[in-house]
Amino acid sequence: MTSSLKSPPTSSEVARRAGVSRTTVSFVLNNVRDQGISEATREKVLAAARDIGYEPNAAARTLAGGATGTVALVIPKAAHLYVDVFLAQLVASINDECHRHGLKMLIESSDDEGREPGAFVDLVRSRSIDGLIVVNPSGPGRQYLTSIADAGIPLVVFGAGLPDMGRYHITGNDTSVAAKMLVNHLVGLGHTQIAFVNFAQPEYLAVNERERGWREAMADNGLSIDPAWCAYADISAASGYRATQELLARKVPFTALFAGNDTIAFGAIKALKEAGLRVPEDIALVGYDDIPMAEFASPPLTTVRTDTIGLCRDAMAMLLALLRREPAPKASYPERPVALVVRESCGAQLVKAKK
Amino acid sequence: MTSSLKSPPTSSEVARRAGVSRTTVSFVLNNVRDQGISEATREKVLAAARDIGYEPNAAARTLAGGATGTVALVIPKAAHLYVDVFLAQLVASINDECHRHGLKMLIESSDDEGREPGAFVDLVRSRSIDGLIVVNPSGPGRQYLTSIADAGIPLVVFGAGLPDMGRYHITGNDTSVAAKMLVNHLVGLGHTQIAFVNFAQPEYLAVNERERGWREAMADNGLSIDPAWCAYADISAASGYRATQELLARKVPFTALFAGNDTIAFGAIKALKEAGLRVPEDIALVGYDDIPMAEFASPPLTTVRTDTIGLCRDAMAMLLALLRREPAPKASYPERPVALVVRESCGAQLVKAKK
DNA sequence: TAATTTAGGTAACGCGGGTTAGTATTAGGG
DNA sequence: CCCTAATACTAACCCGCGTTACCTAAATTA
Repeated sequence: MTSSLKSPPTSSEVARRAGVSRTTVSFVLNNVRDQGISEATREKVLAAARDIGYEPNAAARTLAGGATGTVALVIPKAAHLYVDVFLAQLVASINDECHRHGLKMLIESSDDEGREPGAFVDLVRSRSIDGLIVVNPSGPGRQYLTSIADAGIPLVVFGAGLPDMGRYHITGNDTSVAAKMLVNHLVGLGHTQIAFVNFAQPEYLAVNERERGWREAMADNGLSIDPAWCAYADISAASGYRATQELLARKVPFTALFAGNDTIAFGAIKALKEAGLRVPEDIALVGYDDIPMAEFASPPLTTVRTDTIGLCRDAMAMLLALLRREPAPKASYPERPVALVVRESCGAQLVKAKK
Repeated sequence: MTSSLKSPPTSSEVARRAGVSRTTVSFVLNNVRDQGISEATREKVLAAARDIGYEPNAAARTLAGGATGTVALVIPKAAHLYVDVFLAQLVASINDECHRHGLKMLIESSDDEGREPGAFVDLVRSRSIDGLIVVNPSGPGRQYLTSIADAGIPLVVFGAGLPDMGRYHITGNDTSVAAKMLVNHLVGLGHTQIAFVNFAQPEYLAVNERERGWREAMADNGLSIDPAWCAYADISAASGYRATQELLARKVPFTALFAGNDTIAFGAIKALKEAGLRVPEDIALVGYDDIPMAEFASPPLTTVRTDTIGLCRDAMAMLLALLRREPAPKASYPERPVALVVRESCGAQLVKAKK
């Protein structure tokens, strides 16, 4: 190809080389049928375009009434990317999905400090994107979703159980289900005093789901909960460390700990060990997410694995349907299978050995 | 604001409401001076724009000769995001930097399977972006950089020591320096047999830098290297686990292990423990990157911390200069300070205790 | 007073490509 | 042989905005 990146060729140049009009070029390249383009002309145009390495100008194409071919992925904070492995998996998967479908992907954040929370709305207002996926919108950024959804802009909300869920197209698992699995597993191993470290402050809605699972599972098993068994961290290991120390400082005994996510579990392990407690002999521990490192904790973490890629595919399928203006299941909540991954931190091996 | 997201207002509407021409609106909103716009008119226009919530159409603005206000961040593979914490930190930092400077950021990958490697070049050819930052281009995607740089497209390469470095604007630290720090630290603790698990196959150039640091530091200390001390992993913990097992299987004794990055170190710990070796008593271990979890390994990792945010700021500053067509230091290699973080995995405490 | 500046503003073009409403040219039907 | 109907293509408009060239009226200067 003779294409110069400096000043890319235009469709007029293709037309000139092919000896046809620009209109014809457009028809050929966009595969518009019923315009009676002869096979010979078609070939000529394609050859000319190939020869000079023609690539349509994105802005022009967008302006002419087309779409941008771009979607935005809105995450709470960019910094969460390296502390929340689940989020990183999600971003990577959505990115792959976008590319698979020929879409460009912008990254935006809904609640980064020093940035007005509704910054991502400007992407819609400036028509920079065709649609968006918003991940766990919990902070002030949430309020902007309504207007976007009402305007009919393709919008898929990932994960969080919002109070006004009915308004949005939602993808994600009900994490309370998986939380129950974990608690039931611990109860099955004989535990009755199960503490919980949540992965964010209670005002975050996604958080409540997991906590609800814990509470309900305890109740289902006829176990009561001591309020002192619940502590709040953020998603980081450091916060999990602090929260666990806090839990221990309360001197209310417990024999098992449900960490809100695997990263927190790493912090919990450190806090427990420092307190002279062995995992799992003295305290059984379970995490959530099955991040790649979970297997490499000491001891390896018992946790729960979500089909992240599947969920992302669901989200993308929904978004694509909306982009095509096809009917998409409103407020659908396709449940993806969740697998309990039993490793050593819960002490299942110990219990088995005893028997 | 009365703005409808459905069909956003245009500058014509602002003009009509303000009772002026569209030209005047453009002048006011773009702050064009020397066009003799009276303060009164100015206010009228601004008020009208505010009232109807006007936001310029991005495509139109781009087409009219402006820029896209978008840059691409090109990483090797999207999936690396959740396995390479350093990369995640980088993506988050660059994203923040972009937003701070009012730029949108696209994520692309240069070497994802099932995607032709030069896909990111199309972003340039379709004029979808104003410039790009390419992270550690090592695979086949690398060959496309030349044409982009030659065309004068703002391009900053992050990190990798490329063979044709002189052609690009580069940001990053020479990781061989930090690698030497780590090796020297181990030697200082009395080790002479230091093995190394690299974080990618040797054909990846960025890798060689770290390995070179190891080799040179050993030589500097008058120590020879047994070829059996070097194994290759990829960036994941699982691969570090396998590579360490491989190392052990060779039965060539070593007393210390330099893991190419912290994630690998987690895998190494597991492999060593399973082999009945204690860390650091039997094998001293060091990592690289100081990821947030490094502190929560068992034992906590001795590692090296790079000023990632600083590096990202450098990269962004370079890119901004290029975007503004200002002179930027070609092939500059601003060194950011690197800090040795001593924790328990290297056994420094043990050595001290003995004394 | 005529000639020039300056303030204040606008008409009109172009960016590149999608698309509608045509125009020639040939083929088929009566 | 004339008239319709495809066939194969194109002129021209539009998307929304930046920008250049031009215009008018008032203020200043010669």
